[in-house]
Amino acid sequence: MNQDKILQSLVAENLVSDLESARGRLLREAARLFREKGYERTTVRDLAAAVGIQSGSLFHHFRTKEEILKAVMVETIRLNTALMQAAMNSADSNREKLRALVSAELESINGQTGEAMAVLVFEWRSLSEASRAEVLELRDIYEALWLDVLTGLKEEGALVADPFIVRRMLTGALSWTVTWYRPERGGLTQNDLTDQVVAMLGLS
Amino acid sequence: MNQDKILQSLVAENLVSDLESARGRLLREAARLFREKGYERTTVRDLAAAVGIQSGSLFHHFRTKEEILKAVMVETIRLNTALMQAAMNSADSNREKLRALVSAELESINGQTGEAMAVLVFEWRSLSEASRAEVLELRDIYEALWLDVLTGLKEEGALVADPFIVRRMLTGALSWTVTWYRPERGGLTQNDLTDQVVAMLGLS
DNA sequence: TTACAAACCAAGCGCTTGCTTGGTATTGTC
DNA sequence: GACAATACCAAGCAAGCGCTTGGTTTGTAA
Repeated sequence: MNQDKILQSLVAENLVSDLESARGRLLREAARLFREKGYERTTVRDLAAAVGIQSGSLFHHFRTKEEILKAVMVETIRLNTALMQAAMNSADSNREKLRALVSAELESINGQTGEAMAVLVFEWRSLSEASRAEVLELRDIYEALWLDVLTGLKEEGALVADPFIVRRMLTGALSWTVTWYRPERGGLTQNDLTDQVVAMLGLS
Repeated sequence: MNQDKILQSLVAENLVSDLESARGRLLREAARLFREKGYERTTVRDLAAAVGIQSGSLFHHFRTKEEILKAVMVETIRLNTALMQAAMNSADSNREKLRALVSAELESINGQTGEAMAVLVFEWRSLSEASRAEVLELRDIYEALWLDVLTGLKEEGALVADPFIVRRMLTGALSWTVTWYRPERGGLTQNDLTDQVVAMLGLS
């Protein structure tokens, strides 16, 4: 199952907005602006201008500005969880699964959903307590994928360190790539980067 | 030269504010609030209340709110650069130096200056273009320390991966610890964590 | 054509924000 | 004890913020 198919099925289930719809376009622009300027520095007037409507008209689609931020985050997690699930299913051994996860997460961070992923990393403090809990719940599903594989590797003896710690180090290292990795310039492909990460863990 | 001595000499040179002074207390409270709520969500009234003065009185010490953020960042980098310098000087081999750097950075992130370091990681987008350039310049000095050691290890053959990439992965992994590592609860000491990081790089 | 909902506009309200102002204590110095 | 300089207060201004309101246009289906 390729990436487009996964996206389409999520759209069909109403778990992710169609990029062609008004809502989808708004969320994409919101992710771009939130990443570029930060959530607080982005005004509802900025958001409206980015999609060519009046600021008041935003509130026909979302009740509050924060709801827009939450939607960006929730839909991004949903999409990436599904993508990771699929990437893992096409791998057999735990080693291969880990490589698939690293590769998929790098793709999430540096590919199409990159801007939204950056928002997820940097803007969670702007969520209300309630929204934060909701997002964290979704993230737990996502994290469980990682821990299953890392725990498996630990049991096989392929991994020495604690799976929880390794995952946390990886979270930091991988999400930080968003601040420096530019695949378009410089010879380092996403595959090379995946290799380096796997090698760093002594699992190549 | 111990940590207190280093701090004292920086204070004497007017590169870092005395924690006892009004300015120093304000910067510490600012770091706490900026980390807790984010720079944008922290108002000058919050800041003033935290040190027990009126909001207008802040502007006797700083010309703008942004200047407070910049001061938090600049002083933190200055202090930590000096601490890292010292930690490195008391190590002989490049392996030991790397361990000293990792240990010192973990201490920066999770010790006294932890709140300010988190601000440095998460709030740089709230700086004006000019301030950002100023902060980046200071950071370059700091980063040069790391690259010297990592390049040395590469030349010795102890490191396979690219020093720049390793440093960037480490930056992400180490600064991310601020979001999860709680030395006070749980058996993992800062030394244990340093061990795990060094081991992860195959340099233990 | 009619009916109705969804999508949007124009205007602006009420509040909070960073910062200014004019004046008053407090402190250090000779 | 005079006298600055420093540190602060009380009050409030102008601008920008998220969001609301009442009304108009657009799309859809009978």
